[in-house]
Amino acid sequence: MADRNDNDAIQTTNTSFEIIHALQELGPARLSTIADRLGLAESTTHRHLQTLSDLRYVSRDGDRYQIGLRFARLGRAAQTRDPAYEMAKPHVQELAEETGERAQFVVEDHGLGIYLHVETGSRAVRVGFGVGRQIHLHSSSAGKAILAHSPRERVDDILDQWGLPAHATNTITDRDALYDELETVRERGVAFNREEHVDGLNGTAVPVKRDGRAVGALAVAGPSHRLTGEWFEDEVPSMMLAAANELELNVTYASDASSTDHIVE
Amino acid sequence: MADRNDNDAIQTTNTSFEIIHALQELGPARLSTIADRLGLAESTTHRHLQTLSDLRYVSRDGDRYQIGLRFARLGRAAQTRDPAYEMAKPHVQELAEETGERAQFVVEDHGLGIYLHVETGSRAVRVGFGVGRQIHLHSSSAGKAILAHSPRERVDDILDQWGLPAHATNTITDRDALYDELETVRERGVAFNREEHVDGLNGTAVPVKRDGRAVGALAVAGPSHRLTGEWFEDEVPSMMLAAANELELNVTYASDASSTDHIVE
DNA sequence: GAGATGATTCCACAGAGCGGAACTACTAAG
DNA sequence: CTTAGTAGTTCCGCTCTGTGGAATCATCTC
Repeated sequence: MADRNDNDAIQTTNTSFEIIHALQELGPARLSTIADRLGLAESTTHRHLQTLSDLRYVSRDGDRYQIGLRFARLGRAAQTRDPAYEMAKPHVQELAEETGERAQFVVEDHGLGIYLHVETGSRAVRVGFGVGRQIHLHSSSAGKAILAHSPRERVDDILDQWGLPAHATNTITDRDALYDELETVRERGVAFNREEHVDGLNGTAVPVKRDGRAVGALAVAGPSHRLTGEWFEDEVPSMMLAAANELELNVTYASDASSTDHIVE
Repeated sequence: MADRNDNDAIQTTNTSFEIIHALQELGPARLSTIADRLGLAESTTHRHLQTLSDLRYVSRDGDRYQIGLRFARLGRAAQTRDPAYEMAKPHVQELAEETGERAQFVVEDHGLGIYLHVETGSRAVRVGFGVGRQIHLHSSSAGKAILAHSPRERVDDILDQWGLPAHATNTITDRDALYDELETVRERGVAFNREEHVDGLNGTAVPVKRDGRAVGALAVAGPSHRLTGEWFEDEVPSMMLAAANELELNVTYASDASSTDHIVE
C-alpha cells in the first residue's frame, strides 16, 4: 500500500478517539453527522459508539450522542497524578485573590502546556482558557518559565515537534530569539508575556521546581492595559515568587513521605 | 467460536481503555507490569501504549508510563457538556460555606451518580469522594433524589443494570423498600442518607429539575454524629432547597438563550 | 399511507491487530 | 572485561476482527 502514513499506530484506537474528539467539538450529535465528518461508514461509526457507550465514555440520549461523564474521572486522575499538582491549588486561589486577576497553574506534557488550575479574581477577564486547555509553550509566560528550566535538549525536541507558530502580534517565532528570552527568564527567575499569546493579554509566570526540574509554573494573566508598570513587573512577580517558594517547600517535603497519598480505586 | 461473550464490542478499543484503566489504578507503571496484569503480550501492550502516547493520552517518563494530562481536557468537556452543570458550582460553594460540611453536585449518567462539583466546608470530612467519582444511585441521598424524579421505567432499568449492592449497614437492598423510599422523597422533596453509603456518614440532597426531569442533585454530607436532629432534617434541607430553587431558575432561563454558550475548540 | 431519513443488522473480504520469537539496550555481577 | 539477566522493541506470518456496502428496521413528515 502507498499510504504508509505517520507510523504504525493502532488504527482502531485512533478512530475511537477521533469519534470522541468529534463529540467534544460538536456537543450532542447524531450518528450520521459524526460518520460524515470523519468519513467513516455508518456501520463502523455505530459499532464504535456502541463500544464507547458500553464503556460509559459516550452517553446517548435518543439519537444524540455526547461525551460521557466517566471522562470526569480520568480527567481527575490526570489532574492528580502527581501530588504536587493538588498542592498548587490553594496558591492559585490566593494569587487570584491578591491580584484580582486570573491565576493559573500550568504543567508540561508532551511538549504542551496544560492548565491544571484556573482561578479567576474579582476583576478577571472572562473564561476561554479553562482547566485542561492546551497551549504552546513558546508563546505564554508559564510556558517560557517551564522551558527556561528544562534541559536544552528537551527544549529543542519540543520546538522541533511543535514549531513556533505565531498566535499574536508579539509571539516569538525565531528560535534564537526564544533562546535569548529563556536566558533572560532564567536570570530574572520570572517570565513575561506581552501580548504574545493573545492580543490585549499580558501574563507573567514563575517556575515551580523540584529537584532542579520545573514541575510546572504559577502564572497570572490579565488585560495588557491593567497589567503594566511596577505592578506587572515587580509586585505581581514577587507575590508569585513567594507562592512558588512556599509551594516548592511543600512539594519537596511531601515527595519524601508520599506513600500515603496513593489513592486506590 | 464458543466465546460469544457480552455483545460484539470492538475488542481493540476495549483493550486500549483497559490499559488506561490499569494506569489509572497503578499510577506510573512499566510496560511489563501492565502486560502481566491484563494478560496481554508485551508486544501488543507496547503498540497500544505507543498509540496512546502519540495521542497524548499516555505520558512516558523513561520506562514508566502514566495517564496523560490530555485527559484533563476531556474531563473538562464532560464536566461542562451541559451549561447547567457549571451554574451549579457557585451554589455548591455557598452550601459548603453555610453548612461547613462537604457540599456536592451530582448528576446521573449510565445509571450511576457522578460527582461533578465537590466543595469542602471549614469542618468537612477529608477527601475520598472527589470530582469524577462514581457511585450507585440507590445508596446515596443525591442518587435517591435523582431516582425519585426519574420515570419508573428508567429506575427499573437502572436497578436491573446495577442491582442494589450493600455498601454500609443501612443500605437499602430491597427493591420495594426503595420504591417506598423514593415515594417519600418525592413527597418531602428531600432525600436523606443515614449511613447507607458509608458507615458513619450521613447525607441529604435535593433534586435540581429542568422541564420536570432531574438534571442532577445538590447534596450535603458529613459525619453522622454532627448531621442530626433539626439541623440535619430541616435547616440544611431548607438551605439546599433555596439553592436548588435559584439554580433551577437560572437553568431554565439559560436553556432559552443557550446558543452563546457553545465553546469552539 | 407513502416516502424520506436515519439507525441498526447482516455479511463477505482483506487488512489489521495479535502473540511468539528474535533482537537490542541496559545493569549487575563475577 | 565478560557474561548473565532483565526489560523494552522490532519483526513476521497467521488468523481473526474490524471494515464498508447492502439490506432491514424504526421514525417522522407530508
